[in-house]
Amino acid sequence: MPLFPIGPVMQLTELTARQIRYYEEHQLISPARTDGNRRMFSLNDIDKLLEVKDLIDQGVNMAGIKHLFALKNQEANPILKAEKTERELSNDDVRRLLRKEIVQAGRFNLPTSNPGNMNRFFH
DNA sequence: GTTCTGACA
DNA sequence: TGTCAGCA
Repeated sequence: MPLFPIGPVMQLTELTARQIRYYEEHQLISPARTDGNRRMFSLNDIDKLLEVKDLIDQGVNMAGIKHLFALKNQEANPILKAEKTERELSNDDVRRLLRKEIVQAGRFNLPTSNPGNMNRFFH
């Protein structure tokens, strides 16, 4: 359901074309293409971009956003959710493991002056 | 006029 | 990320 090109999307999301294209490279969105290879964004794409905007504003980098999106998708996917249940992992277990992994790898570029930010993503 | 890819600082 | 080049 392709709606509008990158111009309007830039205004709606307050993101630069550079950022939007970068997020596409990292598969955070998958806008359709016109015959002339122009990107056409769906409502879904714009919704995701707004979420990304929010996280970026809070200091989360690509890796962090990918993790959070993956977590969210897992919650929404019946099959994955079922697999998780089979392993008897609660949502809190998943969050604990994710936080541990991310903290160790230092994949979040949160400012040291504001370390409390991280808790908001996992609490 | 608008968007695209690639590339550099 | 910003920005510039060279196309379409």
